[in-house]
Amino acid sequence: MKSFIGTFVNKIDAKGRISVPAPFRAVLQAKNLSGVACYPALTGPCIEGCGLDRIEAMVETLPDQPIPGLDEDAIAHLIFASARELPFDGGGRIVLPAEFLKKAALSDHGAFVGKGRTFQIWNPSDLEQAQAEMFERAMAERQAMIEARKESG
Amino acid sequence: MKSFIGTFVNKIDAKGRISVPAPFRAVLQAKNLSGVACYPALTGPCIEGCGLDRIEAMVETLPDQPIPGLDEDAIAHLIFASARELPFDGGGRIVLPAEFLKKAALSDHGAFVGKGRTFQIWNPSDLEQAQAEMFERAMAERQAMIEARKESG
DNA sequence: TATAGTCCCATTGACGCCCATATAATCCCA
DNA sequence: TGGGATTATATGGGCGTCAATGGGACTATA
Repeated sequence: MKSFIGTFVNKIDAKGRISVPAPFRAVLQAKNLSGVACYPALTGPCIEGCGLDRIEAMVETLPDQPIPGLDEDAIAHLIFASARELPFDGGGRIVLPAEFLKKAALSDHGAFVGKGRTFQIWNPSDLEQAQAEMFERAMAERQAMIEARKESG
Repeated sequence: MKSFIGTFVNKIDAKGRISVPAPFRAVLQAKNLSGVACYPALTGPCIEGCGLDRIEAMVETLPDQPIPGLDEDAIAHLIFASARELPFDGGGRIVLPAEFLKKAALSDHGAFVGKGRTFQIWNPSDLEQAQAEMFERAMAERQAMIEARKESG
């Protein structure tokens, strides 16, 4: 199973269109999908994307009671509500709806970031900053681990 | 199987008509349905909708003879009693009956919210508020999950 | 005849589809 | 190995179609 790997920065044109990186398209084409499903990430100022199959799989996991739930899975419902199916145009682009542009503070460029089974779309400068912070945190954790080992060992 | 995904806000005109979003119509057309089945949601101030096929599936699950005192049965009958079949007009619109307008506090605009196998129709501002609450709940759940993992791990 | 419901047609504005170009990557053959 | 040819990708722009919406005509019912 191919997965979403790497970071690619592409341009957003006046119509809100952006090319999905060819390697990402290849992942989706392998599943016979001709578009992506996107939704605002719950964890940061970015858009999360995946194949529509992944969303359908989420639907399957919901109880099939004809009697209206009990909204037991708030996250799933939030995702359904805020997700959009974005089909490719002839050139492999998608159109980012206004809500998404706003949510991720996207204007002229968007960075596609592979996350394995999913990917994210970031404002390139926000991404850089977020990654710097992640690096700091990782280094701090590593340092803490070394200290802990020193004590116990 | 396609499912109802995304949120779309459309206008309600003086005749109580509202366009069903094209993506939702596509889901129904795939089942050869030319209308929707709607009923007041039991869980909130909104209208719930689905294909007529789903209502028929509900009928199948009901026992021939209502079992006195069984909640499920009472709920199902409530839904049947208040459900309406709303056919599309030539432009893909439905007419919202007065009871539904009242139940969901609908006036000038209605928000169609995809829920996977079903969808809901909300007053847009009520929806925003309900989603904010749902978001809070989702974040709390998520936090609880993280804590639990920390302990066990 | 009034009122409500249904059907049909018109408008407009957005979106999908298509084609065109440029840059980059790959391949092929000398 | 180098140069040219071919393909693929990323991007720009135009045009036609369809979706969303407004409004009028027709029918049925009381």
